[in-house]
Amino acid sequence: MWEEILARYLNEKRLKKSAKRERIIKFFFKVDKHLNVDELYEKLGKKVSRSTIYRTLKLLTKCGLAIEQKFEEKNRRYEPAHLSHHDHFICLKCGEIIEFNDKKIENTQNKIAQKYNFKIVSHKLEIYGYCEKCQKG
Amino acid sequence: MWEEILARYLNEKRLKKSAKRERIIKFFFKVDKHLNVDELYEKLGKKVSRSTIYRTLKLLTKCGLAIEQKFEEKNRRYEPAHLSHHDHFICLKCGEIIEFNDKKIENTQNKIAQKYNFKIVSHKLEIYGYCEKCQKG
DNA sequence: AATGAAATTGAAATTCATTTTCATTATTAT
DNA sequence: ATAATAATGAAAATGAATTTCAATTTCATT
Ligand SMILES: [Mn+2]
Ligand SMILES: [Mn+2]
Ligand SMILES: [Zn+2]
Ligand SMILES: [Zn+2]
Repeated sequence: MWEEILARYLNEKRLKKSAKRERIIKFFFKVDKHLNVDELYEKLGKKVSRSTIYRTLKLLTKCGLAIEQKFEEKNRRYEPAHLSHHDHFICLKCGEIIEFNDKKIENTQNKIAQKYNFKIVSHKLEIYGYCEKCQKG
Repeated sequence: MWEEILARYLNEKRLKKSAKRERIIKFFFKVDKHLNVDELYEKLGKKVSRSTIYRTLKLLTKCGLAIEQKFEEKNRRYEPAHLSHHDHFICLKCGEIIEFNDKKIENTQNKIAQKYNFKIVSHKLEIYGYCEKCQKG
């Protein structure tokens, strides 16, 4: 539960609660997508400054509740980290991001790593192309 | 051969030859690694401005001779495109970049894409961790 | 070789996302 | 209520990449 993790983190770091921050975070978890700062800014009715959004997302990342994604765009996206590991399809037309997780790929990665004596810490697989809708349209 | 491709491109676009550009490009292909603008600037003895290096790498990318890579760093890297498709191991300690290509991974990607009715255009697999040397050190 | 149109260059200016600063406001422990 | 400290937003700063522009170079045509 993100509420507890957040509460613990704030307490630990002697940070204070604030309405703005809560609004951002609640919304972020409700929407539960890959969002960038501007999208949050717009969807929150421009009631919270970008600075605060940036700061809040950094904070969530630090306490492990969000993951920074850098797809092939100018700006970052963030996604809630409550989901298990997965990789992404990214539609080049509509920008939709589809998540998937495949055991075989993960296993194969581990095998190759072994072959190269490479110790894996993390990985990132992004597949760019066209989603079902956009192939038709 | 990159020389011909480049020559054809310059001719086609009515661009002129220049010593600076040639120096950059020759060096780029000689080194044959994943370089960023600053590394090129330094290794070329600061004899060519960063602007020109940026422009030259853009040009190479446009004519298909270089590939822009955006690993998890602040700045871009470029690599010669004469190699066939491959993915990367990236060492978190020494920064070494190891290339690999695995049929099984590529096949599996295609299968998953089919399952999601996703039409693949390109993909990017980056595996972060520690290279053989850095595990020991 | 000389000319001139067009491309190239480097330095400085600009852009754009993100971070930082700082003065003001809000929160919290006492 | 007070004091200490965190949170906030606006503006400034940062940094990579791009663009601008005046000066230089290239090259086709004389
Ligand atoms: Mn995701
Ligand atoms: Mn490579
Ligand atoms: Zn789409
Ligand atoms: Zn290493």
